[in-house]
Amino acid sequence: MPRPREFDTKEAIASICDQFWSDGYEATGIADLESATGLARARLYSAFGSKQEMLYEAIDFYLESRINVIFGRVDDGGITGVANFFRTFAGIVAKQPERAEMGCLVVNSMIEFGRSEPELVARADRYRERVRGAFRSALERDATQGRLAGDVESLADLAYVMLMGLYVTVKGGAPLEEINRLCGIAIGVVESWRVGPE
Amino acid sequence: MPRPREFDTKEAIASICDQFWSDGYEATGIADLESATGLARARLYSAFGSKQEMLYEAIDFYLESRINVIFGRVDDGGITGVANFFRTFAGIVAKQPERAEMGCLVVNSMIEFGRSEPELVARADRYRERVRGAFRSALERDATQGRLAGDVESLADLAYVMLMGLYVTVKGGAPLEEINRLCGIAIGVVESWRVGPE
DNA sequence: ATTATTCATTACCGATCTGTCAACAATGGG
DNA sequence: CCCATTGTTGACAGATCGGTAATGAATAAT
Repeated sequence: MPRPREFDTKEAIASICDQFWSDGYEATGIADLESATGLARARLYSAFGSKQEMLYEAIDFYLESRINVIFGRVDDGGITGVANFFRTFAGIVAKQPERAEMGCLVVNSMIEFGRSEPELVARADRYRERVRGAFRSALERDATQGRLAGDVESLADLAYVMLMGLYVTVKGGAPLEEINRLCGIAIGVVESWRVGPE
Repeated sequence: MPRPREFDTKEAIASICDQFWSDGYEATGIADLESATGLARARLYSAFGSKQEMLYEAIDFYLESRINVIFGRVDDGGITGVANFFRTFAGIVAKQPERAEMGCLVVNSMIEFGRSEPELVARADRYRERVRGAFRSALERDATQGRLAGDVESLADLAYVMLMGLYVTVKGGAPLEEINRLCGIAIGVVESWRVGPE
């Protein structure tokens, strides 16, 4: 058996993920990844092979960790769960602006690369399915009780589209009051899906 | 009087705009701008000063030319005008996919730089105001006739958010059928704002 | 203890990046 | 015609980019 690696790969990927998330792929140099992880470049390359591969791993990490944290509470929360998700979103924008302005790693990467990289397109597909799936399963509950005005899939899609619009706007540095207004509108839309007495 | 410049600055900016629009800022090298404009690098630098300045001018050009083309028909079209805008959007995605996948230059730049560059944040502000303004003035017509279910500003904001969500999704390389579905949902939302007989 | 294997470290590579400089060309005014 | 001013040109500079080769250290099986 050979010499064991002295650092935790997952930990490194988490740091790399943060770096790409906050600065983007092109704007991030290997030197940035070195200081983010505390590892020399050759160590990163021996572990991951290339900068692109590091991004792929970072997105995979993001998909399996962050996304679950973000959407975990939505899953069986019904209409209220979806609305609360947007309320939480507004709260993060207000209280952790630096964090909010990082936007979403997948969205950022989608914009940076477009459909030029199949590896990223596939992950973007998974991301959308994940987000829409969370909204769908939340709405399913109310739908089976006849409390949902509309079909689950369409409303989940609409929630997804609104969320993407918010991500872009926040990342673009829109003033807080404008973002709050937009979040309020999204919440109003979601609440309007309710049928019957609360 | 000195020697006159042998190329049209506006024309050069238009080409530069296209280049940044399709490939993004970081991914575009000066060499790309040379072949896009047909001008040697020193000519570009003597005319515009720096790569950043070229982006600023490109966005200004985009704001004053492209945007008007895109949103020109919306301005006084009422609810129908807004709905038709989304129909046109879906049509472009279907018939000119390469074009559609370029997304929006301002949105792309917003994501690439975040709020790190005040010059860009200001232009992003103008962009949002332009888009929301177009939707507002379209809806105003129906509102004054009591044909609008909701207040103009909120519905214009919602249209804006949905559009941003669509831009991101298209740019991310989502399959055509998915985009068509999302566009259909947006159109349905807009149409639902109608009050009274058609 | 020796050895095979992998990890860690340092220095470095060629390519590419943005930006510039010096020499030359072209213009209009004196 | 000469001059001042600006545009054009091609080569080049300095920095940074992603990526790698070589050497030495650490491990576990033999």
